[in-house]
Amino acid sequence: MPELPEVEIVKQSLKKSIKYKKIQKVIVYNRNLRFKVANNFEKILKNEIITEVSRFSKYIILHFKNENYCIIHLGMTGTFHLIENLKKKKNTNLSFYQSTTLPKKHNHIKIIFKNFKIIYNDPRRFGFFEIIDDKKKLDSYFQKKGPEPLSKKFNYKYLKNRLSNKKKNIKNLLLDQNFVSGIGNIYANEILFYSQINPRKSGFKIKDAEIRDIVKYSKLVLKLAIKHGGSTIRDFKNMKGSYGSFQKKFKIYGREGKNCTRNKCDGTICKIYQTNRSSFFCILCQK
DNA sequence: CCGTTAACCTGAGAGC
DNA sequence: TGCTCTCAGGTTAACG
Repeated sequence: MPELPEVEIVKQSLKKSIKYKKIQKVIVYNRNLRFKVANNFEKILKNEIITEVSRFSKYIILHFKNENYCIIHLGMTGTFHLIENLKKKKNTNLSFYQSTTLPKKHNHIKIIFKNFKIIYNDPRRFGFFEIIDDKKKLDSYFQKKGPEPLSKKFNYKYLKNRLSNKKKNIKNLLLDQNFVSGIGNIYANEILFYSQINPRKSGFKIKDAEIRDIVKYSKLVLKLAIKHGGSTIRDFKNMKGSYGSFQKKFKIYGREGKNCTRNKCDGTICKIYQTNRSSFFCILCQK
């Protein structure tokens, strides 16, 4: 589910509701997420004040007053739900999947504040919560990752340098979080469509003008997706609301067999698999 | 160093 | 109605 734009949307709504708030109590119903939730997780968070909610790549970071940090990853299916204690206005949702009711299954963590609580739901349990106990460890955690596509570090010079010796195809390079951090399968496909590059093309074969396009369109597509509230793919028929709408703007993802959406292009969109991930591209205009 | 594969999980949807 | 199969927005350990 969540690539950089979706995580950014979740971060924004989390921030709005929990920044400067004090955690009263934490309940962990299931510790078996991607990494086991620490046994002292509840104890560490209890009575802590959240001083900031930030994001790097697909990670959300809660900052606490005592200089502890909590790194959160949503995996494929992690969502947060805000439940207010008010009688009139309950079940307000702050998740990426908009819902009017809380799912019954797979609620793993509950964080209780004075007038509301947030619940972490994750059917596949690929997400995780990890406590980091000082700033240096936090920094080194992210230093190993590639630059954020929206940051200034992700520029022509960086890409030119890194691509020159890469035999690997550009699609898998964009998905490699140590190469660039935050792009997932949907946006990798979209970025390559905008840049008119075949996903099978080797890194070292990418031309200078194409490198500039990848930089340009990575930023453009991700920003546009954030503007539209991210993408909601699965159609939750029983749930109301429509937080993410960028799926309506997809140019290439999930459009196999259809005509190319590029102006004046007569190509057909085809689907292939690269390292078990689906790739979509136009056979005519992506060279 | 490189690239590939399987593994971690559940649920939706297709096909029979 | 139900079985079996494939696929899904992500990451990473293990292998050759």
